[in-house]
Amino acid sequence: MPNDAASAPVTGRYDPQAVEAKWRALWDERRVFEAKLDPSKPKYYVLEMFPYPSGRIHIGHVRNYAMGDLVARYRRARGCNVLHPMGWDAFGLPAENAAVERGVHPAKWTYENIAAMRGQLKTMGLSLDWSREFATCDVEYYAQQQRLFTDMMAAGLVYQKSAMVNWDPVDGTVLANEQVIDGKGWRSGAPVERRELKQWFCRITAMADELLSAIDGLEGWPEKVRTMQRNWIGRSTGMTIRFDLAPNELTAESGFDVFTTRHDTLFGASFCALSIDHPLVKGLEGKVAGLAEFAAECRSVGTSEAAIEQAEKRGFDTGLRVRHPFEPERLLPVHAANFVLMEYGAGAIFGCPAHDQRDLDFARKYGLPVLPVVCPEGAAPETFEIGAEAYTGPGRIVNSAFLDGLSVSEAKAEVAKRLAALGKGEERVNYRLRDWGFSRQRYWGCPIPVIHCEACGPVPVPAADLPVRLPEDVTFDAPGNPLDRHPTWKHAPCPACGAPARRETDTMDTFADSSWYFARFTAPDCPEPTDAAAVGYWMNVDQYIGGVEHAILHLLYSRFWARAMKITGWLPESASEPFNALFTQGMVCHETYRADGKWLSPEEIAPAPGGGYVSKATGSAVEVGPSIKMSKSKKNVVDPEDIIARYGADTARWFMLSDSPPERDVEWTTAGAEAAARFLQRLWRMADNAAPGLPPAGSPAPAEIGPEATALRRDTHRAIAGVTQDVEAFGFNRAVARIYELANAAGKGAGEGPGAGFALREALEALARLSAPMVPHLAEEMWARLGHETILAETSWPEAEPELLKAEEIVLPVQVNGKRRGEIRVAPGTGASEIEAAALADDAVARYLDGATPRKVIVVPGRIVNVVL
RNA sequence: GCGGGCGUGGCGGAACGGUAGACGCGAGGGUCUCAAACACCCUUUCCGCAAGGAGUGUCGGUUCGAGUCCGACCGCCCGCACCA
Repeated sequence: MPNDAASAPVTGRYDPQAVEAKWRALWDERRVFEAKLDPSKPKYYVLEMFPYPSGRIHIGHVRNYAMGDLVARYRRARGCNVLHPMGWDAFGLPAENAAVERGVHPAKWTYENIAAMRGQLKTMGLSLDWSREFATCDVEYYAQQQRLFTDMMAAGLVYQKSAMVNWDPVDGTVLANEQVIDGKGWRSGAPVERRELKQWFCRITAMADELLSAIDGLEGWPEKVRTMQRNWIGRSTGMTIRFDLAPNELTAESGFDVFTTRHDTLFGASFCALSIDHPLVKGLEGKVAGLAEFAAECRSVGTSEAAIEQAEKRGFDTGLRVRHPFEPERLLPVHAANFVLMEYGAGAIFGCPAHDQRDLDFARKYGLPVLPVVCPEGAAPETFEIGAEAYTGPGRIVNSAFLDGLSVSEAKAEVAKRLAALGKGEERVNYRLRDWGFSRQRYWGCPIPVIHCEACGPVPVPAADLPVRLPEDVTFDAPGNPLDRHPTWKHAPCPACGAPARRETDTMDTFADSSWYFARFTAPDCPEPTDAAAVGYWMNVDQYIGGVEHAILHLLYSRFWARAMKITGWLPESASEPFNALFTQGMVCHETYRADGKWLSPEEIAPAPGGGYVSKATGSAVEVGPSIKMSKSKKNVVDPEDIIARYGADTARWFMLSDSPPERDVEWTTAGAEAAARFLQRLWRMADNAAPGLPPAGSPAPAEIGPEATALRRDTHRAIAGVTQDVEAFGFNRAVARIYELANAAGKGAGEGPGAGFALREALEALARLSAPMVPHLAEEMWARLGHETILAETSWPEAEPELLKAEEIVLPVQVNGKRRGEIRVAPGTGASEIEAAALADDAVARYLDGATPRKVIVVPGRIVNVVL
């Protein structure tokens, strides 16, 4: 580029608003991003987790979609047939809350929000196929979901049962276990109550083993998410053991089962403990004085993390005694205990205090025997004692009759064998995972397509009668479920016998909606849930991108649902794991500001003369807090709409991809946004200034290219190779850095020698093409300014020329004893002995060598020389 | 408690076991301007005028060579959690 100021024309500034709108209109008009099934091309399905239509996009969406769009545009340029759809996760409670608070119908509220957010998203210039857009509250969508439900019901994958459920008293609905965080509702934050209700469940536990083992094959998923899913499923192998009750007056039961993973320690048992919710305990409540009070007291202690940590292990001796399975004459006390969970295992345990810390705490408190039965290697069995800490390590079995001398695992096998022979126990695999309770007593969800008949029981609504539409005339002026209150809606004849019957008024958990939308995108207008050809071609999702907060719930449910759809014939076997690769992006954070005891938004502060900030309203000094996740309560939010209006979409996108690795949190700063905007201006100005002096677009390489031009060409091709590699590896911040480097190199120009214009054009074109997936509008504008009539979104990705990736001369650092002392310059391909000689001849090295002969010289070709003295 | 991850300049962060700090922010200096804005150029890990030295949480190990690998510890973050 000509450096002298005189030849640089005075030009206007790049105007993002006008330019961005222009290119978006052109992409739309030419339907560049509409995906067509085309078996002759390799397909690539990029999906970002679809948004909830809250009404406004937030900066986290911008980051998520900037990444997804980068991947989509890159793959398109690489010749893939890209599917990149967008939709709305549109059912859910906020719409009903809006109805209650503002008297607006949930549908109206939702669709207006969708319209607003669609408008905002469109200004981002994403390469989305909007022709496939749908919302999960569209009857066309939930009708198909009802079809899936009835098929799953027929396949035994959903069922109804009466169960203790997590009841959110604020939202007035049931929550799945997964939606209870620290004993509180995930949405309302209210302490969850326990209630017994008849509920619909998905039989996800039937697939627990498969869902667990298949995690090994999810190589494109973050290890963190895989681990979280493994832990959530929580497989443990152990056995159930039957304990017989000694004769008593209290119960007619003959005994109970416990679950254990430490049956090797059975001889160390000194008590049994039952959950306060165990049927046996409940049966005793009226008969054993004080038991009911004890149970009530335990229930009143919250299930929050803090409460659990502080709650001491408490028990209540029921007076019952059980016989030890191997030593019937030995009687163990049976306690009701607050630390035994009814939901896990058998709701009952045997306590071996010597080898379980909880049992030990309990035994010490209630004066129960502590008998060591596992002796660590090297300790003497006669003197080995348990103090304040249980021993949970390996060792030899002692004090255990026929088990003495065995290892822990040998003892387990022996106990299992003998108990099985006695009919008192069997090996069992236990999971932490429970069946997915997905009934919700809400209006704004997918109606469960079932009719309850006195005679026939729950009958699925036949496919021909679907959909079961949500009634529109509902009221939100009373608590509870509007569907249940509706005067007529729930009355329907039984599909089986025709008798008057009652519609199910529960709706599905909204996680059902998001469990298969990715499959629906492949054929959104299909009159059945899926189209075999479309799912066959487009599935799986090649790259899924979203927040790590969905690492368990959404992703586990989707994995289950995909298998259910395979079983019911709506997905091929190959789509059982629907997401080939998953990327979880970090959050967007911002500093917090506080003055006069109130949180202030970034717009409410101004820089203070002496540094720091003051409140615009009051002039008070602002206390700057750490950068944390943007939240309305802390007011540390920036509105993407404002950012885009001010700087343009490309700036917001570029900044979201810069600096921080995509999986890590990124801090939004005004300085960073301005720097991004400045750089984009600079890119455009470089193209604009240089364009008139360049050889025409498409000119062949000149016969002679001088050294300066060649140097720039090397930079260009190194950038092409580097950006390609970084984009493939999700190193978007590194890719951005390489584009800066190339811009810096191009800014220095290619001199005036032969081939300078060619090299500069090549560099500028590379800048446009490499940055196109990140800042598509600006890139198109540069491309056009450089004289191209084609559309960059339809242009292929640049290829690096291998010849130009090879350095002309290599600078090799020379170390002496591992410390860098000098450097030598050699031609590529110089032999090791020649390099060694050059290194030893180097002045600095010679100084350290001081005439001595080195013990060893290590030459790593192309890398380094190390002289060892 | 269990599981996973991470500790690098003033800041965000780069670095196939091979020149630590790419790139950006911030800061300092300069050019242009009547002045400013914009833009451009230079400097910027620390100590030192310099030569030089030190340096990737701490301690040790492996290696010709360690931010990177191994062990122990310290600190921070995330997930799960009375799971038998």
